[in-house]
Amino acid sequence: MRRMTARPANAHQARLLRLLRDGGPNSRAQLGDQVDLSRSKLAVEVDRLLETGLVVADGLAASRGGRRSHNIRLAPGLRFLGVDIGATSVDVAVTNAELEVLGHINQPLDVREGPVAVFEQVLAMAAKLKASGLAEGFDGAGIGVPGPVRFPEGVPVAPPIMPGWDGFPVREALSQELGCPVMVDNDVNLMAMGEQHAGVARSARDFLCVKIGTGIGCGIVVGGEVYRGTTGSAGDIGHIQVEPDGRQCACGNKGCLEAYFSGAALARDAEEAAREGRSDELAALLEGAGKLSAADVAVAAAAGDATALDLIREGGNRTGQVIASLVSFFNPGLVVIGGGVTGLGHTLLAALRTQVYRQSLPLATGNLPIVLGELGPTAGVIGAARLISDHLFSPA
Amino acid sequence: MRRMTARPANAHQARLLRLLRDGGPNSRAQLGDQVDLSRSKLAVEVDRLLETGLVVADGLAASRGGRRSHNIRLAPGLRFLGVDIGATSVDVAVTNAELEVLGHINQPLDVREGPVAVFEQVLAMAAKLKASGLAEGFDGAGIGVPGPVRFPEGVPVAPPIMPGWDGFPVREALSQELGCPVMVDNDVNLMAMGEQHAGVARSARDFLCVKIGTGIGCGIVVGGEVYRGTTGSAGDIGHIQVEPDGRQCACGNKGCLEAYFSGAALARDAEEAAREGRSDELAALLEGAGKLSAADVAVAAAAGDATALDLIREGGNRTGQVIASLVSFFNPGLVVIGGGVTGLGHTLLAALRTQVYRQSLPLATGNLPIVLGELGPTAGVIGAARLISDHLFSPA
DNA sequence: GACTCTTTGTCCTGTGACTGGAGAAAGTCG
DNA sequence: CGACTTTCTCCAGTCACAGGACAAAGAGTC
Repeated sequence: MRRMTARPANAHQARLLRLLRDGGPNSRAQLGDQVDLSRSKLAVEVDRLLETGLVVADGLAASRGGRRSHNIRLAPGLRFLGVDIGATSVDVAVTNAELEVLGHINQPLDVREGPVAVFEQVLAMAAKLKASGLAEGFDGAGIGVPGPVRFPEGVPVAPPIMPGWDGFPVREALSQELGCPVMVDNDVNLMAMGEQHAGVARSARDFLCVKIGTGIGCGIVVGGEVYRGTTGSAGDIGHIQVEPDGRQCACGNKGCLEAYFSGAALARDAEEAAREGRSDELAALLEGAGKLSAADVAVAAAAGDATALDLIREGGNRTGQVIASLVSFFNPGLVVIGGGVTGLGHTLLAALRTQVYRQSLPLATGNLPIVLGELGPTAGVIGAARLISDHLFSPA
Repeated sequence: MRRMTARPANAHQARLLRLLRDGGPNSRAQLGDQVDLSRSKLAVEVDRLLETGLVVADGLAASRGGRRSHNIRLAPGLRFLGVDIGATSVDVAVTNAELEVLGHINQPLDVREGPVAVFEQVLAMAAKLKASGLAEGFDGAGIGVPGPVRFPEGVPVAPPIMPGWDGFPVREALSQELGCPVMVDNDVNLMAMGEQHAGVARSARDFLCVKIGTGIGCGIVVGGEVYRGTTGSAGDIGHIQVEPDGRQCACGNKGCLEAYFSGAALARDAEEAAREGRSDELAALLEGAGKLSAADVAVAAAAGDATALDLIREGGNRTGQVIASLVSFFNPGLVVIGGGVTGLGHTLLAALRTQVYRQSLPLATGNLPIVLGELGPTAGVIGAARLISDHLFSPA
């Protein structure tokens, strides 16, 4: 199949494509209700879109008491590739034009091996998805990386946990390899976009999306648009200082939030507690696996282990203090918690909420939901697909 | 003179009005270079604006080698009223349509006396400016208040330092009294708009404006637009906790930034130091006046008083920690420091910079200027005039 | 089955927005 | 005084768009 070549010729067409993406198949009449255009003008633009092949008219809908309508939908063969590169694993998924996940693979990975090795793996995963018959090719790809990105160029800049990636032209290189348009963004921003598109943040305009995985980051959405900051490092809250002259952090500073709470810090603290004999539960888990992860702490906590619960509560308190500051500053309408440690579930959430509701002003917290993301690991890949579709579904 | 009755009929006219406001008088040809319109269309819109009386053509500019151009400018009789209500004083100014301050009055005030008493005073000040011949009437007024505002309605909500104002319909009441359109906003947001219009932030798109006066607040500008948050309390950083279980704050919580550094806290600490005999300089000032203010600390510091310098440094360090967090989170392109305590000058700035540059990631601080505002007390009133002119110079 | 009513989609014409060229007006410069 | 520039105006042609008329295709009613 020939890949998507055309782009919307004007803002009307872009609008229509996004409506079809977000609302599924629609008749011309239904589309007309959602855009501020006359039926005639709308028909013209729909016809032009049909000519380009971006949308198709297939079949007739059931009558609602009158003439049956044509189903207008995005071309069913369109495929987007969503890639979410984490510090220790990578998610690759294929979606259709409506951003529904058709296939999804997760594999372990060490991002420090550098872009060449990582992309080899990612391309192999993409090829696997293609081979399974889910896609004959990709019309676009969105890539998430765990660090700041100069967004317009799609190039990571000074990423602390992936030093070999600094300045690597991710967008250009992958665009060449995949033979389709590519957009690159911070993984946290993609999670925010994913939850906004298909998750808990569907109706939110100004919200924060805190991702606690190997590190901690925060996606910022202002007026429905991701805010990336002047140099692309906005939301980098992992290195906010929570303890003057505190624990040494990998970034070189002392007392960073990430040094106290994150997947990595939690695993380290749990191992220490196990070795020091403060928790039989954790010691048993350590015995079995040789090392511990945040998931092990979740298991121990679920079994009622007091030490594990304490670790979670303490980390949640620290993180909650930072979030409380951000809530005072940013006054969001919603805070979404996501990332690997969401397995810690209600214990974590309770600690976060306590801190935020206690420390921020009532006006800012009065009607502020703090909730877990509902998409889990698919948030990132859906966000990635959304990123590239937003790009492709806008006037050239 | 009849007041401004017309409003721009479309986006083109609004654009032209703002160009004339920000760039001063212009010929049709110069305007044509700045908007994406043909000369013919431009001429039509300019003619329509001339008909409404919003702009006038007065005189011919010097020739630049050809036919002399007509000077198109905003109607010279247009007058905006800018009001900046602080906790302990109020600024009222008149500007022309280009937002140049024609007259400016400052008076002490206690905002806790409530809206009725305050507006009586403000209206008297406005009348005084009118009586001095600067204005025959006002075409619009912008009002800044020291607390959160539900922006669309122009109503303060749950303002901690001015409880009597909660829910008072400021916009409606003043619009009635003044007989012109009124817009209301937080005083910190107005300062940010002022510095953006005519001060250090002229070319900044994403920046923070930290105002340290009786309290501490922060104006947030995203993409050139003020961000107000979900309930209008964005930027309320005075009650971020900087010390767990720390000093009691007026808001009811403990350890808030404002409890450690602000005009009020600084005055209190200085008085304490004077009474405890830790500073002869401050003791002498206290002797003379019976009480101390932030300005007294500035005087003592300028005279080399070690205790005063320490107070400033310590407060600057605390505030710098918070700003460092915000810089990591928001990644601004500029941080402006303003408000009453800017008299503390370089000592304060040095403390702030040290903290921010040490604690935030290099990517976020690499090219980040942290500077004092250059407009001083006029920032607020210029911002207020800008607020209402933005409103009036937009399509109805 | 004839009739009316509803819904959907197409066609056509009139209007207003806009562009770009021609040219007039008003100046400078050699 | 002519050549050239810059500014501004006028005009005709093009394009976007709205809205009405109408055709197509169905449901419901008697």
